[in-house]
Formats: sequence, C-alpha cells, structure tokens
Amino acid sequence: MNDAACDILFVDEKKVKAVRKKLLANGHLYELTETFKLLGDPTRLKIILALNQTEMCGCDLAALLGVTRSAISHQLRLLKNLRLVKFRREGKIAYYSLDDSHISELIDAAMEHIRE
Amino acid sequence: MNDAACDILFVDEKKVKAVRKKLLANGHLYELTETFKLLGDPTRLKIILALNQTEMCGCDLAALLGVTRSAISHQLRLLKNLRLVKFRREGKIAYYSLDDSHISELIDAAMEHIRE
DNA sequence: ATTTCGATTGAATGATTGCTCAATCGTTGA
DNA sequence: TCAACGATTGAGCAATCATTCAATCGAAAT
Repeated sequence: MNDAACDILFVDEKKVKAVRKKLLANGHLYELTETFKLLGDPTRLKIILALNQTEMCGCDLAALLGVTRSAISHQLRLLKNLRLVKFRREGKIAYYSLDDSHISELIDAAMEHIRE
Repeated sequence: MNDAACDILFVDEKKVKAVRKKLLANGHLYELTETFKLLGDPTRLKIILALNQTEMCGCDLAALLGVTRSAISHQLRLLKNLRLVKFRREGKIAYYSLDDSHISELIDAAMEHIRE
C-alpha cells in the first residue's frame, strides 16, 4: 500500500548504494548527456555528418538540409557551445567544420552498435 | 528579397550535391539519430551507466534514480526497442542488463571528446 | 482461488524543443 | 555613407517528450 515502504523494503540497498557511488564519481554526467542530446536530432546529426566530409558555410548547410539559414544558425550555436563544431570567418561568410576528431570515432562506435 | 533565389545563386551547388550523396549513402541515419537521442536523456543515460556496472531490477533502478517504477518501465521499453538493454525474468522480478558491449565503447568515446 | 507485489500500459499534463518569421548585426563593396 | 547580404538573435508556435497517476497483468505464495 505504501510505495515508499515498498521501496525501502525490497530494494537491494547495498547494490544501489554501490552503483550510485560510482555513478556520482563520474563528474561529467551533465556534459555527457548534453553531447548525446545534440547528436540525437536529425538536423544536427546531418550537420555533423556533413561537416565530417568538408567545411561548409551556413548557406550551404541550409540548402543541403532544406531548412532556413536561421534554423541552421540556431543549431550551430548549440554545437559551438559544446565545442562540437568551430568556424572561421572569411569576409561575410562563416565556414564551419568539426572541432574535434573524437566525434567521428563516436559516430563510428554508434554505427558498430547499430550493425549489431 | 527572394530567399529561394538567394539559395540557388550563392550556394556551392557542386559541394552540396557531393555531400548530400554521401549523406544519403548512409542507410542507418534514422537509427543513428534514435540511438543518440536515447542516450541524450539524463534518466536513460543513468540507467545505461548503472547497468554498465551490474544488472538491476526495475525497483532498484527506481530507487537509484528517485523516480517511479512506471517512469523506469517506460524508459526501459524504449531502450529495449533499440536493443540497448535486455532482461531476464526471475519470478516476479525482471533483471535488466546491457544488450551490447559496443555501448560502453560508445560512452568512452564521448568521454574522450568531453575531456577535450 | 485469492492475495501480493513487481512490471507494464494508457491517458493526461507540464516542460522542452526545433522551427519560422521578423528584425538586427557585421562585413564588404560601390 | 549607404546598400547588399550572410549570419545571428528573439519571440512565438506547434510538436515532441518525460513524468506521474491509475488501472491492469503475471507470477508466486498462502
């Protein structure tokens, strides 16, 4: 009847405490989640995969993905914040590219899982 | 004034077409996105990290993360669908564990990126 | 059989989010 | 100095999503 009592009574407390301790020992839990979250959107993932081939400007990316430049810009800001992409400015045009070689390894690892 | 005209006029069409072709050559784009999306939620990621340590039942996970068993069950269903976790039933209790060794490699790769 | 209890499911809801539109910024060239 | 144009930003909207509650299922024990 009392859920709290149930939890306290039947949970393997020792196991839970040990797992929680190790879980909290990872100080990068938040960044880890945010990184995966960024990759977990079709538009952003396509941006990443495109930039993994070659650097592109916002206008190119908008044309490639069929969305407005504004949408691309919003997403690129998020990707920049987590240092997934960087950019260089050439006159009016900003050319984007991947910031970190680890990212393609990350994607390769995910592909390995999908291929089962 | 006409955005469409702008896009057609100033985009590096050749580059965009080449990138698009390679992008479409990856037939697992959808699954790739869904996999990252699943990892990009704090509750689900903690479930994965916990199960990476040891198998646990739903009740343990609920106690560990401080949410209802129902919430855990909903998330586990998603994780099962994409074959990220599996389970064995022992009487009334279902014990969950990771389905695939690639997942911890995936997380390691993400940690590499975060550590910059 | 009936009770127990963990697991599951569906509906409802509050929060998050990805997009577009409109306005503005910054750099270039006339 | 002004016009052009790609990039950026903020507001608003529609859609998605994570959670809880309540009800049900299924296995085990009495």
